Amino acid sequence: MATRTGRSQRRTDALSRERIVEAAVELLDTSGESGLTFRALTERLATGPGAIYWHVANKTELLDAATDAVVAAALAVRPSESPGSPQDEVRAVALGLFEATEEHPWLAAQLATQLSRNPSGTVAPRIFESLGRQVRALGVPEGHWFTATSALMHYVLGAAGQNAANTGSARALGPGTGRAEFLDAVSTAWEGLDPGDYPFTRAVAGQVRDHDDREQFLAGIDLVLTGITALSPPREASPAEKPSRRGGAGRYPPPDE
Amino acid sequence: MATRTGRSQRRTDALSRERIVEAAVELLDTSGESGLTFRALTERLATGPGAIYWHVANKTELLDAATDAVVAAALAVRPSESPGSPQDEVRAVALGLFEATEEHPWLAAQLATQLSRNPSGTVAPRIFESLGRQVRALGVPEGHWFTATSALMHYVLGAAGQNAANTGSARALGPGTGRAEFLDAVSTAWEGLDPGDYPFTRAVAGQVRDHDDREQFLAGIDLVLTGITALSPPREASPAEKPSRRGGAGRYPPPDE
DNA sequence: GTTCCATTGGAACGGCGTACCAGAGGGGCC
DNA sequence: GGCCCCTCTGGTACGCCGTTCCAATGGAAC
Repeated sequence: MATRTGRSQRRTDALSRERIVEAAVELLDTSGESGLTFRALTERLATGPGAIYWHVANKTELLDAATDAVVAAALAVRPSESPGSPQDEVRAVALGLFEATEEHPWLAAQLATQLSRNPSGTVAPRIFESLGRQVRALGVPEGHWFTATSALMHYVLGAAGQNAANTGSARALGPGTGRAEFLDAVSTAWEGLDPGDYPFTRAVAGQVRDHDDREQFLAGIDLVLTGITALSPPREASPAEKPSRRGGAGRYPPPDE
Repeated sequence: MATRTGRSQRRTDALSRERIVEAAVELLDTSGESGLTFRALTERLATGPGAIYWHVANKTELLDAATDAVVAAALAVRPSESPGSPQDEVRAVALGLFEATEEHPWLAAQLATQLSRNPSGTVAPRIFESLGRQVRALGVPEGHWFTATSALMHYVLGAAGQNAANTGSARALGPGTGRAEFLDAVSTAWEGLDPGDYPFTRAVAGQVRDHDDREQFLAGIDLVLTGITALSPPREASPAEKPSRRGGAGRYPPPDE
């Protein structure tokens, strides 16, 4: 592998797997998933396909590397010393992924695809480990570690995916006010559903219009955390504080744009 | 199947959008996501691309239609008269989707992609409605309906996606015993992770080897249900039974292959 | 100075989704 | 019954994609 840390070769700006992945992420961010082509990549890097294929096996590996890089960055932002409760730590990790899918709308679908292609890759254990440590810190019995952490991870991935969906669609409507317009459109669409087939969905259509994504995401996290902490004490009420909505998370005020 | 219609000009077996979608689902099931091409479709239906494009706008719409058809079928299997508790109903709906992603390994990634492309399509409200009715039946205050149902849906989608991942990879190893071998491979891979970076993941590697997918999925559902039912009674213990693991769900024995 | 080889970039290939089109059939009108 | 028109068909062609192959480059080793 090109671990050769040599200096400038032919090009002054050495081509490296790292630079290629970085360019791929930028391309994905600006042009969407279909915007990442080897031709666009060769143009941006001012090179040819052969040079890229020297560092990367194929497009699948390139997508996996881009996904892994973004996830790793999202999980690495943990502030070095923030001795919050395990619940707060879970919220921080989850919010990191949540925000990553907001910044990179292609991430959610890519995560699903990558997990289904190669579940033993690096990205799943990375997330699993970050969440699992906090589950352990919550005092969950060891026999439930796997189940509890999996449930948490599944919720986070599902919710992040949904949010990426909304964010992407809102962006399509235009920046700035796009999000409000998008929620209004969804709300209106739901209100227009068949009353016989979709009574419940119609009933909550109004709640869609003015909910806050982060708050809703964190509320879901707290639902799962409530279920997980209920696993801890076989008897006697839990001494650990029960998760309260937005508890101690003043660090993440909703972006009141 | 492609009835060998000699060189008949006008076909007797009418081509319809329904037949095309059906063929697309079969193609996806047998050959995976990359197996669905218009060329393969024209061959299987013994026709040309133009005929298909007359009924379907493009490949994206075809994929959406296939996804929608499969999800609709999965949600339609509700036994007409099964007056179980709301918890049991939630489990039944969730298991329907879970099993659909097992039978159609391409479904999970496709759901994520479709939701991110067009969140106001038919598939999201369909799932949302099925789950939401049970949330309402649980006695959740109306102000929490949207949050609770969303959390449930996100967990189900995330977990189903993960399971499809595992199922797909297990199938690649071969039918029958493939699943046990796959779990063993993942478990071994996790045990081989860096002890400094992945202490938790290594610690639960053993639990991976012999867990049951459905049981784990239902346990996660129950975690979320516990959190949701905790929303119901501002005071006084819930009169409804608290969700117990596998409570009353003897209908779904683990497939002890 | 010569050799070597890791690296580069361009040309070419097969397959994909899709646009386009010449016609075939059958139902509605006379 | 004859005609026409409009729905529907299946073939051909195009442009872009991922990928392969290969001649050429130029610093490093001797």
